[in-house]
Amino acid sequence: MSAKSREKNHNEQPAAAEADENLLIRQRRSKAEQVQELGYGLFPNTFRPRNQIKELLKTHGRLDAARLEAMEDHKFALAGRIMAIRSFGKAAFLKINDRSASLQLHVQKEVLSPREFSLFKKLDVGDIIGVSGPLFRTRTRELTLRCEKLVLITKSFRPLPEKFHGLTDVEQRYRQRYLDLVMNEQVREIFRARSTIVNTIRQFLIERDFLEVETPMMQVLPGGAAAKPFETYHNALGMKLYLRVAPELYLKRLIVGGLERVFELNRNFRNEGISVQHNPEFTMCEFYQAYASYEDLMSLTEELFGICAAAIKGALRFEYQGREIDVTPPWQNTDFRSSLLEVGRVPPEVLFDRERALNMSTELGGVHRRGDTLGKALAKIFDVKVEPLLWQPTFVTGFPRDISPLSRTNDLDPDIVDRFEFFIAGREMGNGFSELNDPDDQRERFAEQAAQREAGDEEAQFMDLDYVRALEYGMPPTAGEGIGIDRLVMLLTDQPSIREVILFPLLRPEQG
RNA sequence: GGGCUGCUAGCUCAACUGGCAGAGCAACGGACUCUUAAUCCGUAGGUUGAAAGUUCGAUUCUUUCGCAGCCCA
Repeated sequence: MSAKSREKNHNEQPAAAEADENLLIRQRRSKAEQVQELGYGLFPNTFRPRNQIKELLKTHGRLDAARLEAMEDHKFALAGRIMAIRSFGKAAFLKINDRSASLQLHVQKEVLSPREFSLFKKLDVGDIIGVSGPLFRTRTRELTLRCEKLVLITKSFRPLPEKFHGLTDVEQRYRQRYLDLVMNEQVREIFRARSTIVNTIRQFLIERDFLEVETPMMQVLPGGAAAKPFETYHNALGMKLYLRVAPELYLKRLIVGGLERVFELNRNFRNEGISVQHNPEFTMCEFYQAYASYEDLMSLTEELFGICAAAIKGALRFEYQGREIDVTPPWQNTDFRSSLLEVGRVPPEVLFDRERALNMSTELGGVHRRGDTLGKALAKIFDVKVEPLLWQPTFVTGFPRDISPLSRTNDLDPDIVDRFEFFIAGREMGNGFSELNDPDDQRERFAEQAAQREAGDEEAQFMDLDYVRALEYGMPPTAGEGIGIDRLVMLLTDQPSIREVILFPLLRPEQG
């Protein structure tokens, strides 16, 4: 089967499901035929807009009626989707959207050729058209383009949602994101902001001499984070592969290789539940800097978040879900254990007593196996009792060694590592640490992880002997960090759910 | 995984305690050359998410299932 016919088959599925098409679609198809009878194509690819609406608003948005009239011979050519038609028989006002903004058009019988006016009469809201003509101001002073030429560029067979309420059904918005984007300017704005944030971060790192790299998303050994991986299969090689849960171990191999400063900004995949904070595929920015410590990255993080906030909000203080956030440095800074005591009000005797900690964690809903460590229990307690209360930007340091198998052991306290996580609006936004570069220590940590995996912990990490071998060649002291991009976008666009900042969040297939 | 809520026309929503399934917008026909959710007159549009049950009768009650949202885990 050729690619074309496969594609066709695929397209036929939804069409077949509605063999007797509804009235609105039949009407549009019949109008389309009438357009063709006038000699127009339905999908010509010849019109080239010379202007963008936003640019016209910028250059002409402040000119008064008289100034515009004096510029009658300045003609503009726009393309866009018809969002509204207010018709008066021999004249009409339309609203069209292009990617930049929306503009009102004025269509008049006496201005267009008879054939073009007949075409206009057969247009529907949702059709994409090309127009050209001068700008003028209506009696209500609205900047409007007088249509001297009009062409249909793309026929729309399906009716758009209602103009006033638009599309609000959450399920349909996610399933048919294209419609959501057509109808909801705020949604378009979120994804523009997302792009700005990603670009800002990329530029920030490149300015600091980080090299952008791409490492495998399909891995033989998934590593770099405590998470259940997705499995897949390579037919020709006959082997199981995993989608990565993190790029970490590959990026540090590049530090061994002498690249010294690297970053990767792309997707990770974790086989876990879905919530307002979790999507199975999500975007991380991980970066690694040789000759730096986790403390250096804490300052870098404050700076980066400030720049992102300025880029989107124009300020370091802004509201998230009705409460103020202030990302002005220096951020609050606390220690893992003291945050449990002071923020989480956890009784002190729990902190060093594995049994008590496991009991408390279980009471809070944690699910534990017999071999689980004190650190693991405390981490669960932290998630429930502390994390939701960390509203203002807060660094937490002093994490237990046994839940940080890739972090450098602290020089003074062997039970903790040189690591921080940071939290804003009650959510973990990122995680960084001084990297463990002692290969023997790393081998030991992997062995502990492997033992936990043996004991049934599906999130424990695999032994990665090549990674240990890389460390044996020598990795300079390095600090690394991962920032959850989706959550950062949520924060800066004031969105309560991660699905609002992911174009196509994962959903079960629609059926029935 | 558990709890709660929702699913009715293309979209946004009604329909009391079980009694003929409705409105607005969109659409179609007509009038209308400065509208802003244009206005006016008229018309059409439904497998009430799916299946089963109770009932003379189910959008409404019950069960199972599907999808989604929120909360908890």
